[in-house]
Amino acid sequence: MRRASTRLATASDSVTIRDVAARAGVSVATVSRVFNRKGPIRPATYQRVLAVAERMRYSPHAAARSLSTSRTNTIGVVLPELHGEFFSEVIRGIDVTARSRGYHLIVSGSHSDRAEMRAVFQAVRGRVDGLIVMSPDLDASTLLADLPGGVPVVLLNATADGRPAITIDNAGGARAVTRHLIKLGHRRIAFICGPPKNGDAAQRRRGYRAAIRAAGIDDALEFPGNFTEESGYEAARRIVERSPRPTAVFAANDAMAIGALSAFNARGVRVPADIALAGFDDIPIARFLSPPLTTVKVPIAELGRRSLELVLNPSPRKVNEVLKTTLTVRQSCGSEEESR
Amino acid sequence: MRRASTRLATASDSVTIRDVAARAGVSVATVSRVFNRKGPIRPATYQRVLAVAERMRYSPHAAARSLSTSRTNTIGVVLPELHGEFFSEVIRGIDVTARSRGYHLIVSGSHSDRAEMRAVFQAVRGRVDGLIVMSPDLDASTLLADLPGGVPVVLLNATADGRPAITIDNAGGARAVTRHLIKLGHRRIAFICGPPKNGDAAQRRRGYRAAIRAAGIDDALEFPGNFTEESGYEAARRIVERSPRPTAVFAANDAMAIGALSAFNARGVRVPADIALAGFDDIPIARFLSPPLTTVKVPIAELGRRSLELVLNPSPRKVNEVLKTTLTVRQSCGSEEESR
DNA sequence: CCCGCCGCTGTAAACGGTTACATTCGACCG
DNA sequence: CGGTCGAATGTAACCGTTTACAGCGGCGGG
Repeated sequence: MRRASTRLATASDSVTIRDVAARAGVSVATVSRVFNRKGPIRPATYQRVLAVAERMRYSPHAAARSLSTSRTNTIGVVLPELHGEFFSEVIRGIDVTARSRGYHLIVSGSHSDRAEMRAVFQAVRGRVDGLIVMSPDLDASTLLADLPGGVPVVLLNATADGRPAITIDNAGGARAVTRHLIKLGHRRIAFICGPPKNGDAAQRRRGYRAAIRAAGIDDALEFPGNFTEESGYEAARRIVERSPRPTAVFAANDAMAIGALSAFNARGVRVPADIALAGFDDIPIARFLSPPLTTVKVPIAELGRRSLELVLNPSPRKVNEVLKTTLTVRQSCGSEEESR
Repeated sequence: MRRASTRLATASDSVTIRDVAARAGVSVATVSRVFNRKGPIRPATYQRVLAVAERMRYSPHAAARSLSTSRTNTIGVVLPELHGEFFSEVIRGIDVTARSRGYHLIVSGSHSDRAEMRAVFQAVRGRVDGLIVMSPDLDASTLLADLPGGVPVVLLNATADGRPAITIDNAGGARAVTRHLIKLGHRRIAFICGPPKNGDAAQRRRGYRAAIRAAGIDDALEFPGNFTEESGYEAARRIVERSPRPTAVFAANDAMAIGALSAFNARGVRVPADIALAGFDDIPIARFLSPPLTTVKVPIAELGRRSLELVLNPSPRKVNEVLKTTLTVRQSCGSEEESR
């Protein structure tokens, strides 16, 4: 169809398994077996085929292979967006394990609305062997209906009925930070929220509230935010104006903490001398901020690694794995003596 | 092979174009035409096929389609690594345009050595329609030999013989920053280098040196670095110890500038009061640092966008497109009066 | 000496689409 | 009213693999 019926090497045309077989004086089956290390092959034949293939610069056609084996050796990663260090780290975690397992990664971000997600799920058949889906903003179970059956799916930071999922201990981490601030003597602790419909954000707020209440502090000081630096900046602006001014701020993620830090500095409010600041995620640059940011370490790369492993061999056992978070104390909250 | 010869819908088995055709009472050709909007189809038929396909939850098998059309609607992105905001932004730029063009993205990072690259290039046949390669550390022309012919390739931040490439004006940007520092009165301007074999890094150093020399300053103060925050931190540590101490520091990228800023703060060296600091890239958080970082804006997302477009319709015309960089002055270098 | 078996290799049928070419069927025109 | 033409659809070859099954020597055992 695309090639003249007389099989003359059309120079630029790509070389197929048939070309290699002909040149090596064997059948296509033998060449296939050599490349897949299947079945018994006489060493001499093996070497010859390999040599010929090398010389002809043959490499197997992935799509043809997929069609025949119904395996693609690639897995799909769909994220709500690709912006920021958090997602960058997630992808990296998945990527390194994928490579070590011989898998490829097809990523796609910016899936805020349902229609987009649907389009993506339509395109998976014959393209990926499994899916890692991170969609904290949406009700996870509603979108599951859209994807074709038989595709293993692992949810990241979201749960849904029977689907395997990997989540992080958001509430526990948030409680730990808040308790840390309380232990330092703070009573007026502001919280910068994440996006309203974001599951992670909601759990972190839950942890914050629980710790606040357990300490007998009645009013939670919550400020809206949406996980971006800008929103953190804006929230901090409003926090400093508030009177009595909060003595500590806990941002629901590091990006917002960075924004807040920027706002504080711009207004001459010193951290931690004038106000304590904490974040969540422990993205790589957190320790390079000035002052280094006290935050909650979530094993981001590990998150990626585990999800890849789970999607490759879906275990019928534990369907929900929750990763521990750990409080990482640096200098942005000061120490006990210097807090009031 | 995988399915009993009697075509009985095995429930969980995926539905093929043949199943849809049978159910709709048409031939596979018609179904195919409906899905591809090819050829004349009677409206009634069109609707019926679509309805049946919808009801049966049919979606075309990507691999089969690729095999037949020899197009995958996927393009590959290979990066040296995935760490940090810079790469994150590049991917994002490519991703958004890819989606709008109906293309998928298969990414892979961590390709420092040649063998890894080779393995990747082996795997492209039948998997992608084109390749966007960013490999500043390696001699680009040497690795081109490895990939199969016929695959369009666009190089990012690297050039090689006849290959189309998109690069940024590194030298120009570096010259602009350095001149800016000189104009502010600085004479002892330190430069934190990038990785030794990195092309971008080399060009930035060239720009720095040119500006220094043009101003009649004879000795360039260069400190090693490798584009990581850590290396910037380390370099800054050595810079403050040097006497006479430099009055300004130009880091070859923002990540190192962040590291340097951290080191300065840890030692009580104030920026910009005690020392001026500038970076390169203008990654998103640069403006949220304290103080906001003066840097060189490179249109990262644009870089991704253009490369995607170029790989989709390779123009035989201009093979090397160089993107302008612009000096972005913030507060990390102070203003004229307060510098000495 | 014959037979069965085993190690190696070849033949050909899938996999699930696309599309060149053939076919059918009205409508329309001379 | 027969022929032509175009629109709508069907048939089947083909894309490049994998793999079940068949074939074919040679060898050892009975």
